[in-house]
Amino acid sequence: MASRSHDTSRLDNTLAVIRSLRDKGPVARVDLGTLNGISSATVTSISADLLQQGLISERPPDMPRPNERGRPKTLIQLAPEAACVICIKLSINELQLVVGDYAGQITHSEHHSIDTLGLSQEALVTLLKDKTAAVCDLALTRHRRLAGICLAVQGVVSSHSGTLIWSPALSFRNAPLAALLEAHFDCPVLLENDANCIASVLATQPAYADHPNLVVIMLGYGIGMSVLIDGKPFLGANGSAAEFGHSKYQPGGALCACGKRGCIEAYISDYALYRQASEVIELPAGDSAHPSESQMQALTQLALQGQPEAQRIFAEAGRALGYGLGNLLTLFNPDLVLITGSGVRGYPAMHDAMQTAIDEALVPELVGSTRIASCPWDRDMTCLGGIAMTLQATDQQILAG
Amino acid sequence: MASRSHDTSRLDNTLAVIRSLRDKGPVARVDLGTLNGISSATVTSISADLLQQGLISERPPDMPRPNERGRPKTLIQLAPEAACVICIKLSINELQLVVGDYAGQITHSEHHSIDTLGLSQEALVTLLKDKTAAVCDLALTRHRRLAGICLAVQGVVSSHSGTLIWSPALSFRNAPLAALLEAHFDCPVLLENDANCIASVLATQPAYADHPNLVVIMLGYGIGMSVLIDGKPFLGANGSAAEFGHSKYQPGGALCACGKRGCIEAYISDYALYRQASEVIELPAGDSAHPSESQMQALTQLALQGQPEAQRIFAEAGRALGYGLGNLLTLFNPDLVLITGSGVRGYPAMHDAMQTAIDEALVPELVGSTRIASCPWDRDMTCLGGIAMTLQATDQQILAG
DNA sequence: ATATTTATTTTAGCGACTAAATTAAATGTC
DNA sequence: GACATTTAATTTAGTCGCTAAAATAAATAT
Repeated sequence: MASRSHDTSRLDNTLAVIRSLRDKGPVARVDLGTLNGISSATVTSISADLLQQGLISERPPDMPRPNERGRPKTLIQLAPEAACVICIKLSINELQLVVGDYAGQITHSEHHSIDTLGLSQEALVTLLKDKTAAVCDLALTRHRRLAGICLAVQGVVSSHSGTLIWSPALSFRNAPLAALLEAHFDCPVLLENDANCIASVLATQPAYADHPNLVVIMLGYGIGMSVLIDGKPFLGANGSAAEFGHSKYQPGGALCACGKRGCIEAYISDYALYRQASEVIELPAGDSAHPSESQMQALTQLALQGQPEAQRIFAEAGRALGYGLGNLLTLFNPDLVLITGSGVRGYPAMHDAMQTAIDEALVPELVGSTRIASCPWDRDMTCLGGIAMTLQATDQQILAG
Repeated sequence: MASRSHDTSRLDNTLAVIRSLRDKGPVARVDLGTLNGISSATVTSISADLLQQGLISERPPDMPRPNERGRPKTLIQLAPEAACVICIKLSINELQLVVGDYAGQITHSEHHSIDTLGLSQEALVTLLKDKTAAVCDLALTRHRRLAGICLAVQGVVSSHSGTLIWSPALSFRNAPLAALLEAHFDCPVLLENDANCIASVLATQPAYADHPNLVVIMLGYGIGMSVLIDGKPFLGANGSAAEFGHSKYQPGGALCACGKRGCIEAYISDYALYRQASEVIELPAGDSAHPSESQMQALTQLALQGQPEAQRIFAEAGRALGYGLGNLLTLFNPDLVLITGSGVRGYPAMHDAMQTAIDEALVPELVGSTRIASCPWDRDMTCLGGIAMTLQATDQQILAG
C-alpha cells in the first residue's frame, strides 16, 4: 500500500549499474547508460562514488584498437576483492563449499563426502560451522569482507524464515538452519532451494533471457522445480518453492520418499527408476535405495542402448513426467520449461512418452506457446546460482559499507 | 533490465492517492499522506492538481463534530462524474452490462438472456457493439468520458493480446475480441477472465487483505481459477489465466467439455454433477448438458438433505476437488484458497471428502499454513472486479486528460 | 597540423520531495 | 469573550538526483 517515501532512484540506479557489471563483465560508462536507461552523466557520478568506495576499478579495453575513431572507452569492472560470499551446497551424501568473489566468480571450491542421513541437526550445524569457518579464513585473506553465506539444499525450504522444512538428504525436519548459522557468522545467511539457484543462473544466460516466465525441472535423486516469474523465483506463502515432484500422478500409486503415494517423484527420480529396474534386470550391486552416480549411469546406458525392460521403465517415467508437465502448463503457462539435473542423461529415453502424455492431456489451445527443452547439467551451477542470489541480496549492504 | 530514465515519483504518488480514494472513499489529506508514506505537503500539491482537473472534490466530514479539537479535516473524494467504465460480463446464455463511475461504484446494470452458444463471432461482436453503444450513450449523459471497456468472460483468454482463446459460452475460438471492440469505441478495451475479476475484488476486501498470495476457485457451469501473487493476478506467458479446471484428476477419466478426459471440471462442474445425477435420480426436466440455476438448486438440495445417490456424487466431486487442490497447494503454496462461484452452494456436501483427499495427498509439511475457505457468491462481483481493473488500467490516461 | 569522432566530465537548471514555519479553523479554559 | 491549545492544510526554503548541453579529452582520418 505505502509507496516509497521519497526518491530512491540513486540507489536503484547504483544497484542496476553493479548488476550490469556482474552480468556482463567490464563495461564502459556510455554503455552502462544505454543499458540501464540513464544518462552517462549519471553513470559518471555513480561510478565516481563506487571508485571512491573501492567497489569498482577502471581498466583500458582489451583490444588495443580495433580501428575505431574517437576517444577510446574506459571500461569499469567490479573489484573482485571488494567482498566474497560462501555457498554451501548440501545434497545427499555430499557437501560442497564454494567461495565467490564480488564479481560472482568462483575462486575456491571443495567437496566433502559426508553421511548426511546419519547426521543429527546439531552434528550438521557443527559440521557446517567448522567447514565454513575454515573456508572463511581462507577467503578473507583475499577479500575485504564476507558479504553473506548461502546454504543451498535439495528439498523444501522456507526462504523467508530460513527454515529447512524437509530434505531427502537429512533425517530431521523443520530446522532453522539460517538462524543457527547466522548466530556464528557476522553476515546474512540465506537458505535456498537448489533448483531456485539453478534457475536464477539459467535465467541470466543469453539463450533464455527472453523467457521471463521460466520453469526449471531438476531430475536426479529427487525431483526439484523452480518457477521464475518475470525472472524472479516464485515462492509461495511461506517462502517454500513449488514442489513439482510431489504433485500426483497416480492416486494411491507408487510409494514416494515423502511417505505418500503416487507422487511424480516416485516414478521418475533416480531411486524410483533404480528400484523398478533392479527387480527385473541384473544391475551393479549397491544400495538400490540410494543409487550412486555410476549405478545410474549403467542403468541409463541400458535404456539408451535399447534394453527392453529399461526402455519400458524410462518410457513409463516419461509418461509420468509428461502428465505432470501437463498440469504444470495448465496452471503456470510458462514460456519455457527446461529439464536438467543429473537425471537429464536419461531424458532421451523418456522424451517420446512424455510428449505423448502431454498431447493426451491438453488441448492445443491450453498448451499455448510453451517450449520444452532439456539443458546439460553442470555440478557447479547450483553454487554459481547461490553466489549470484547472495550477492544480489547483499548488494545494498555492501554499498552501505 | 532498463530502469526508468528519471524520477517518476510524482506520477506514482498521484496514482497512489487516486487508488487510496477509490479503495477507502473520502479521506483527508493528512491521512492520505500517512497511508501512502508521503508528506502532507506533497498531498496538498497533488490534490491541488487533481482539483484543478476536476477529478476530485472537497467536502466537509460526515460527522458534524465528534468532540475533537483542532482544525477539522477536509475530506477529498473522487468525482464520480469524472469518468465511467463499462463492464460486459459474458457467461453461458447471459450477457450483463454494467456502468461504473470514476469511484468504482456501479451506477447502472442490465441483464440480457442470449443464446450465446448459437452466436457466430460476427453476430456476437455486432451484439456487443450495439448493446454497449446504447449503454455508453446513457452513461455519457452523466459522465465526462468513457475511460475504458472491460469484457469479462468465462474461459481462457489472453489478456495481453486481447484474444479470447476458448469459452464454454461460445462455439467459436481464438477471437481477437478486444481489438474488434476497440475499433468501434474510442477507448481501451480489456479482455479479462471472470475469475481474475472476482479475485481482484476479494483481494481488496479487508478480511483477505493480509493474504497477498490468494487462490480463488470458482465453481459453476465451468471451473474458474485465479491466482493472485502479491495482490496481482498471475498471468502465464501469453497472458492467459491458470486453468485449474483442466488440470487432471483421472488419466483417461470422465469426458470434459474441453474434449479431453479426466479433467477436474469433468467431475465437479454443474454439468458434470447433473450428468451423473440424471442417470440415477429423477430430476426436473431440462437440458441436462446445460443445467439451469433452478435445476442445480434442486440437485444441490437433494445432496444437502441427505439423498444417498446425490451425496455420493457430491462426495466424489469433493474428492476430485481435494485432489486438485492438493496439486495446487504443492505447486503454488498460497496463503489462502477461497472457493466461491454459484456452485459454492454445494460446497458443504463436498467438504469432508475434499479434506480427506487433501490429507491423503499431502504430507503436512508440504501443506504449509494454507487456509481453505468458502465465500458467498454475488453475481455483481465479477463486474465490480472488471470495473476496478479497468479503472486501474486507465487511471494514467484519465490523468493525462 | 587540423578536422572529425567518440567518451567522459562539468555546468546549469529543473522537478519532486521533505522539514519547518506559517496560516487556518476548530475546541477548551478561565 | 479573550486567549490558549490542538490539529489540518499551505507556504517556504532547501536538498537530492536527474538530464541536456557545453566543455574537455583522447583517439583516428585527411
